[in-house]
Amino acid sequence: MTARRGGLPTMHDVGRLAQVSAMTVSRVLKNDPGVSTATRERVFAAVDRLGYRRNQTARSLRLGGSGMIGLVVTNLANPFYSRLALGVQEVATEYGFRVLLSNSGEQADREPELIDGLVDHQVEGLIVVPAGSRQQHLAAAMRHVPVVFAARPPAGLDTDCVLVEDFHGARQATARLLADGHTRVAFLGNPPALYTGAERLRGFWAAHEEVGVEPDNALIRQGLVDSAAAERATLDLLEQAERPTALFCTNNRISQGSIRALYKADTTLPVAGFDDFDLSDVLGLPLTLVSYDADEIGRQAARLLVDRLDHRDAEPPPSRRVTVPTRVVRRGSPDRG
Amino acid sequence: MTARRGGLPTMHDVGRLAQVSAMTVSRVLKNDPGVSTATRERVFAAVDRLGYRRNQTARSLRLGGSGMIGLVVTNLANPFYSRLALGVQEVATEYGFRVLLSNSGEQADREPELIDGLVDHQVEGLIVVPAGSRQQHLAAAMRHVPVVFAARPPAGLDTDCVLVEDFHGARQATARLLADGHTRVAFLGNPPALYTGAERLRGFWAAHEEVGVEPDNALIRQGLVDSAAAERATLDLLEQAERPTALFCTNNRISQGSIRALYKADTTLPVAGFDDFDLSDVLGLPLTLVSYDADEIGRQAARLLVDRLDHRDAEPPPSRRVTVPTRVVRRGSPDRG
DNA sequence: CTGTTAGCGCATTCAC
DNA sequence: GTGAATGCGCTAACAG
Repeated sequence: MTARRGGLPTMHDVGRLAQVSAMTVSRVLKNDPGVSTATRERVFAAVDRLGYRRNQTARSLRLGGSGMIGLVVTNLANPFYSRLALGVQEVATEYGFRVLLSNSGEQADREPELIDGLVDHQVEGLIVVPAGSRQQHLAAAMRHVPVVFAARPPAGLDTDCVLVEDFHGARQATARLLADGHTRVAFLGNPPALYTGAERLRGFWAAHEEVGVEPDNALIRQGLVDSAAAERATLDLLEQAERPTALFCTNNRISQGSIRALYKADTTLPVAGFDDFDLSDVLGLPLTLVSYDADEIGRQAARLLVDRLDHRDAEPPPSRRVTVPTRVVRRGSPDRG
Repeated sequence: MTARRGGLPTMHDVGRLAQVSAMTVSRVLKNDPGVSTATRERVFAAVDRLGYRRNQTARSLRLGGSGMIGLVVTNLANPFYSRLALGVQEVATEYGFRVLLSNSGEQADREPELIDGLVDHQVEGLIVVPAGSRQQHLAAAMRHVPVVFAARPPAGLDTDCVLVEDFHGARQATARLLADGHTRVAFLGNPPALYTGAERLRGFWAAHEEVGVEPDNALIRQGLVDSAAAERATLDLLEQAERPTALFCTNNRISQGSIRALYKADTTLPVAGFDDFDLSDVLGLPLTLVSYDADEIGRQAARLLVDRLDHRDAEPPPSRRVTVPTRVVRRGSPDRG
């Protein structure tokens, strides 16, 4: 029963059946008041009979504007980004846009073709979590459509972006550990080339400076790309002569890797980390997590984009930077609260 | 610097700059051999200068076929579905398709408009995780494009689908608990109206019959829609006079809710459940999980769809049903392996 | 109230 | 090798 390519009914088909011109069908479908009730009903009947649907591709061509926005995330398998995507979805739908989704897999070299492909498909705007620091392709895309950066800032491009309080959150969580009396806090971080990596290290460092504790470089491990790397790094730290007495992890995967390492080593250490995650409260481990609403990053990014699209003919406003707040939560307190 | 609507260069613009007709530009861009090297170079130069990109909307209209497939999932925030989406992405990209994503939020009544919208956008095919059992709108969509069902089967529609071994997996995991000597296994399930809910209960039941144990109806709780509901149901079970000695949960969220309840009640019970999840191995709780590759469901669904699209002009093959295998894994064994 | 004309940007077909 | 005409499905602008 599946229609073959090209077999779809057109407005002319509907018109023929309803004994009117295609133009009248068009009017009926757009709820144009200037159509008699009788014809209107005949048209609707024909539409139903044929299962007719307006061809959005043709409309886009005619009207200009595809009704789509493009979203590029680095890793949809990470709950952080799937929630971000969900937030984008939510607002996009609200404003009548569809979302064309791409996943760069954190491979910066694949990103340009993904972006180009989305532009080819006439997306009216883009929301991008940039995978790398080379961003000329994004500058090129900005010649065509507005681009909003999410989770990571643009490098030298003048455009909107939505970030979390990376520095502040990291500083605050680290400060909690220090306030608890720790002086040997290990830092387990993602690649420092990433904005979030750098900012969160900065926050970690600042917290130390504020209380006059010198971070021990032997306890700083960066460039951890996944949970397994974090697990190895943590096990390594635990084998050192001078062990850390607490850990700070820069994201959910790293926290999870560290926790796995502690479990395997049958050790308990206080862990602080960026990103909350499922079951963090039932691990029986004192956790200090920087929590925030990942959906909200997507929502805000979509709002910034939609706002720009709504004012396309006006003078474009200066680029804006929105920050999604973080808050530090304590999880897995010994009293099983 | 962002282009205003309608300001994008066309083939004519490129042609004018390169002093050729639009037709020649078209030829160059499709690598048609019948163009002299000199003009070819002029055209490419003009393309670069203008930042020209072919308008995929116009191409779609002309060529028939948008190069997009639609994907509708019920809950992108659930890692299960975001991984499924990732699998779809992967295969779609491989075959040159883009993915137009929608999230039904498990609201069956929103699904029809989402589907219609995707069809309007001329998606060449659809992959759907149906939210409800009313599926006439999907039958309607099938008049336009092929539809592949994922994770849940079609109800009375003749079309491809990809499922996991719901019955088998549930039976096998339950059998493990029974083999361990349990005779009072509680069942914590999602709504039985959902295919997965019904099948997994069937598997649970079958495992009991096979060893001649009568399931206790007082231990069966269905209709749990989220983690919080599962937590409450579990706490309730624990307060019964005749407690269960083990739990079977029909999905990841339910398992997590049950685990949270056990944690709060400071109790340890063996838990079996469908779906593996992060950190399942470090909970210090004996878990028996039905594990499978969620990405693979998406990949297979995309392959079935692409295959149909590749043979649109031939006689459509009969509908196929693919099953993604499950395997039972033990997690959180006492020896911390 | 309804129909005709024209063109969105591109590629197929046919000329030269 | 290259260009001109034509139409994909739809709708704004103009008839009538």
